[in-house]
Amino acid sequence: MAANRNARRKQLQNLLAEDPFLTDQQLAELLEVSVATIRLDRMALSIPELRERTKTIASKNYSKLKALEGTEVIGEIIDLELGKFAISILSVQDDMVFERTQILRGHHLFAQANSLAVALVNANVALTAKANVRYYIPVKNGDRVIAKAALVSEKGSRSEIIVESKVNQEMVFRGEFTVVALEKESDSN
Amino acid sequence: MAANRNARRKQLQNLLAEDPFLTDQQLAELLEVSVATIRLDRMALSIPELRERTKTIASKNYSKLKALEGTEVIGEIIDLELGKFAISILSVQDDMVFERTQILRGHHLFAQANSLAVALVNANVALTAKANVRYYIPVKNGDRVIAKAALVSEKGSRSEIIVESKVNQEMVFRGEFTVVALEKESDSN
DNA sequence: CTCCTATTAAGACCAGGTGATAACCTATTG
DNA sequence: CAATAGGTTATCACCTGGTCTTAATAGGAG
Repeated sequence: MAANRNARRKQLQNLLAEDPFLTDQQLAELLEVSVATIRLDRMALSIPELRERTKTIASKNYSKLKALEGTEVIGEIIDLELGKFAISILSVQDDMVFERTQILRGHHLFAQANSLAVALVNANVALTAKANVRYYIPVKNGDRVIAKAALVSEKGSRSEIIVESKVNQEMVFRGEFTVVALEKESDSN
Repeated sequence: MAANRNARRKQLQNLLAEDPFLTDQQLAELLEVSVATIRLDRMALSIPELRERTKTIASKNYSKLKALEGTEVIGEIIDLELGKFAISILSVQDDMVFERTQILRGHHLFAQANSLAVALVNANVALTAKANVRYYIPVKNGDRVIAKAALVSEKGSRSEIIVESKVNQEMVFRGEFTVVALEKESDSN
């Protein structure tokens, strides 16, 4: 009897993990119990109501997406002198790592370095043309990666930039980027 | 008079662009008009109600975050033979491009290629050690990028993989990746 | 002064809940 | 067998943040 109930509650959790946008009504139908029971179960499991769940997902992801993909630079720029050097910090979050190993996926280090290199170039529009990168030490969940980019040469519209990324003073990543300026810094309307 | 109204509506749009989680009540206070007016304005601008906005953000980002950052592979794998080759498709979305130029940020191509290379390796845990990449043609918003990865050599735990990415049969990106297997495919618990 | 536009207010309704109370099975236990 | 307890369900009042409709009001422009 109580076994029934516990099984149902597990199912409820699974259902909501798959699709957090189910109403009590829908859950009641899926689990073949009354809405009242679903409410009690939610209370017991301290699962908030649909609107709260929706709101949480929305606001959590809103800021995350804005911070992660919506901006021009991955990581937070803490120092920048156009055409000379730039520094950014990236805090490694849960969703950037391999689930099994909690090791940062390589492309995030690349993204941080690449976007920093592009930001460094003194041009309105700059694109990456070439990159050689090397990963030295795996970066783990929770680490703070400090990337330093330096312009090493500039021939016409092509800039060579070296980015070194460190965690606790140890170099974890190094990249050489060739960035091409498409539009020189002239009219920045 | 109508100028007043249009100015207010612009403001309303700006407010919601900054914070889409404002209720009509809050908007009314901020703009110093009645709630009724806010409703009319929303109707005129066809801005949905708070809950709809929240829902949209939540579900859009839910799938997006899951698809973009939460998975092991960036892009959708459409063919894979472990240790031989792999193919994936990436559809370029609004949030992956530079706003000014609508050109895909370089790290997305890298991410697609890198994660495909890692997926290709016949090991439980594999990490990127080195990558040399080249960007040939800018990829634009709406493009579908097809990446083909092929294993070219394998010495001990180090695999060399070449990834070529094309849009409309034209090569836009090419990368050589060295991937290191940390844990051989033996016990896949 | 009158007309017109913009604004506001008022009332009924809706979804998706919360919270409390009471009724109802069913299964065991004295 | 009846009493009791555990789990389930029904019912009712209430809440937020809206919807839609209708009506009243304010403030110029002609």
